[in-house]
Amino acid sequence: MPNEKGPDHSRRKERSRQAILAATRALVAEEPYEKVTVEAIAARAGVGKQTIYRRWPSKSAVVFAAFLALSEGADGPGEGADGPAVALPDTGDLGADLRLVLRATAEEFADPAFDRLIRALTTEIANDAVLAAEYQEKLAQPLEEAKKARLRSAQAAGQLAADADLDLFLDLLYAPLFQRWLHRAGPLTADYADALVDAALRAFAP
Amino acid sequence: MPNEKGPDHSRRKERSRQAILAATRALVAEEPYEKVTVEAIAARAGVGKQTIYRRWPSKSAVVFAAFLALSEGADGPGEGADGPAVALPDTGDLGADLRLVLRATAEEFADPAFDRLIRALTTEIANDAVLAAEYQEKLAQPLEEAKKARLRSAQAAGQLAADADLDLFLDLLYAPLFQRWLHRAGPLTADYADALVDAALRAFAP
Amino acid sequence: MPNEKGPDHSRRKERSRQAILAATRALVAEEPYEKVTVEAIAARAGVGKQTIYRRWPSKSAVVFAAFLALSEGADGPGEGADGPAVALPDTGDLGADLRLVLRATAEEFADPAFDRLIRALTTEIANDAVLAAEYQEKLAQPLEEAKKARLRSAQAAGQLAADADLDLFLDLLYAPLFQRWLHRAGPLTADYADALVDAALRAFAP
Amino acid sequence: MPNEKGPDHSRRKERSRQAILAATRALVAEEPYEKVTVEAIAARAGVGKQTIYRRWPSKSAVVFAAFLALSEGADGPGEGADGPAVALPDTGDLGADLRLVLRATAEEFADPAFDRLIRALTTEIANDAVLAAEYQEKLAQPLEEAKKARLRSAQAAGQLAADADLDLFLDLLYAPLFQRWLHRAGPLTADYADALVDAALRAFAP
DNA sequence: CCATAAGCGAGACGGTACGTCACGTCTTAGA
DNA sequence: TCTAAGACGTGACGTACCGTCTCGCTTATGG
Repeated sequence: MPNEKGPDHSRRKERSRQAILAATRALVAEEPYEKVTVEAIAARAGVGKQTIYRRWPSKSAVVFAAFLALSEGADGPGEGADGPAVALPDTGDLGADLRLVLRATAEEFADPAFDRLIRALTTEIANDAVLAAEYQEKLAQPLEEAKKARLRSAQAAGQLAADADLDLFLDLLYAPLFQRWLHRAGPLTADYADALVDAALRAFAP
Repeated sequence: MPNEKGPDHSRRKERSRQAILAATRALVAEEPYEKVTVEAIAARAGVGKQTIYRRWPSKSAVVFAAFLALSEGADGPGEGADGPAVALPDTGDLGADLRLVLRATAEEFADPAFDRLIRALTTEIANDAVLAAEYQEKLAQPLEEAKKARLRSAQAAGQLAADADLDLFLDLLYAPLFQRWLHRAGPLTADYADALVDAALRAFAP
Repeated sequence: MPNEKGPDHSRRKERSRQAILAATRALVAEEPYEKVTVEAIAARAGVGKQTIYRRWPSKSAVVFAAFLALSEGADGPGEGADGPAVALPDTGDLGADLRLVLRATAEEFADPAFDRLIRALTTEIANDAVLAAEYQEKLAQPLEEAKKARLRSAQAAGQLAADADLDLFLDLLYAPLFQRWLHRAGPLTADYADALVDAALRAFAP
Repeated sequence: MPNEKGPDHSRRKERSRQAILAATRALVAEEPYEKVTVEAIAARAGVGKQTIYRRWPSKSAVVFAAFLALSEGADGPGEGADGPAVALPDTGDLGADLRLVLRATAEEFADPAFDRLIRALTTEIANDAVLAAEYQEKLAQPLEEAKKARLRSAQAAGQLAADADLDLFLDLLYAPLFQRWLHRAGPLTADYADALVDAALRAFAP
């Protein structure tokens, strides 16, 4: 019982939906963001503007959906809602694992295409409380939860204080990287990543 | 010898400049940012659009200048370029001083007018590398320097590790607050501020 | 042998056809013409747009058909193609009969609903040569023929010149009324109708 | 005291105004009317759409203005408001003069460019009472007056009944030609023009 | 007396043009 | 000389309909 009313145009719907999101990602990744107009997206997707406006209320929402779809993997309809089960490496050495992950994050931000995409997303989220809430719920929290799972494992292994505030730990770890990237306040080096990991671990040592 | 060339139209210039910046601040503080147009600024300032474009290349630059002027105090022409000598309290108790400052910062962000202003600024900076550099030079670095002065005093008093990376310390302290505010990821409470101070101090204990 | 292929769905066909034409007439009569869209007609008729496009190539054609059906009376399919036998009154006094008819025509134009309908029809005909031809054949010529029958009777009675050009006579009679109405050049009074009759009769007196 | 408020941008204004009207005339004359869009006019005139909408409320009004400007000759600003003094030929032979004029009118309608232009104008006027009134005042009445001047001269010469209703005479003369053209009811031949003149003269013989 | 296939309502689709808004430039009158 | 005022060319906005298409349901026989 997938549809509740009206005929099921899901095939066409799905095709155009994917075309729109792919076009959005492509444009955001390769053009300066002010050139990413709804008209350009429609043209690139081979779609009428109305087809975009029928589904999303604003360019922000499209950009957000484009990013969301990316994170959800294949994201076909009827897919599992519990997500693609992100998980951090767990070699038993928390410091090493975190260094690996944080270095990878730093490198990701260095990719110009990804930089443009995430910068666009950040801009839209910063100026739209509704999108911000959806971002927290659909993207940030699941990811945080995966990270906290790794931290709990470290707590059990006695590598973190038993009463450590894991949310705070993650903030200490990631926020400085994010801010440095957003404000272009300095290079996102492996050294910086390592220093962050070390400091966070010191702050919450057992 | 206040003006260097031509007749003395500097009074009118300065008056209109101030009117433009004040109008920009007022609009940014009270309207949703997409309604802050150059035309609205010009109308509010009682100024022709061209007078704005003659001085700044884009709306971003005006918004930035408006914020910059705010931080520079009265910012009359010919004022001291070395700034208004920001300084953090120094009671001798680093933890107490930092808690005070960080709680104040958190409260500042809670003011809707300031929220809109700094959000606009952040948006413009995030998408314009030139503005970002100017922001670093004119606003961020002086402020960081003032904060680091206080930290060096703490180092001398043996309240921080002698080899502590002060930039990193400040990142740990401020970035989580900034990120939480920008993404509306949680409330900016005094408790959160205190927890940040405690964690940072633990990470760089002597 | 009413239908040539497939099962006979003529009842549904006929019902929807009538619904479309009725909806078109209703809309044209009560709305400004630019609001008469194919979508509005379909909605009002409780019909899909495709059902309209399956039968007529354009809105013009629908409007024309709606008017045509009106003139053909009940216009069920298979009806007599020779029409409903329009006939002008023939009291023996040509002047009196024409005054009666022309005054009635003038009054018809004064009805706002009829005004809108005929104005829409005129607009479509004026800009579409195919419709114009169909209009001449299906509506104008039969009516002209009925009028000419009355005129021939008058000729036989010696009330019109034996060699009078009856088409021209009718043009003199009706075209000024039509033009005055179309251009809103003046009121369509009984006096004006009478003056037209008198002038035409003088021009073709025996 | 030409302008009442604000600076006088009349040079640019006038240049763009002329460009718009010329482009409109060109497009209407050479394209099917549904392709004459405001965007096409703007593009052809090398003008922004807004410049059109700033001056006229709708396409109808632009088309009308384009036609009006044509009739007013050079129509520079500040020109004589009493018009270009249209006058009919007056050889003393009313019948001959009218035949000449009516034949010329018939030929004019046969020119495809003029046909399209006047058909567009007629369509717009037929569906807009405001334009219709302006048409009567600015175009129809001055022309009628010129024609009536010639008829009064004929009355004085005893070629028309002294008490003839000259408006009615003109309606008899021109309306049949107009209607035949508008409805494409028949060819606009010289013979038809002559027949109209003869009939009208018979109707209003002295 | 169903089985079936044509026709139907609904409405999404790729488009075009609409009329509006703000951009950044240009022009003018006047202080 | 520089300003305020504001018109200009440009281009994106979000909306309305166009005419086409695809769905699943209705319906009236013909097997």
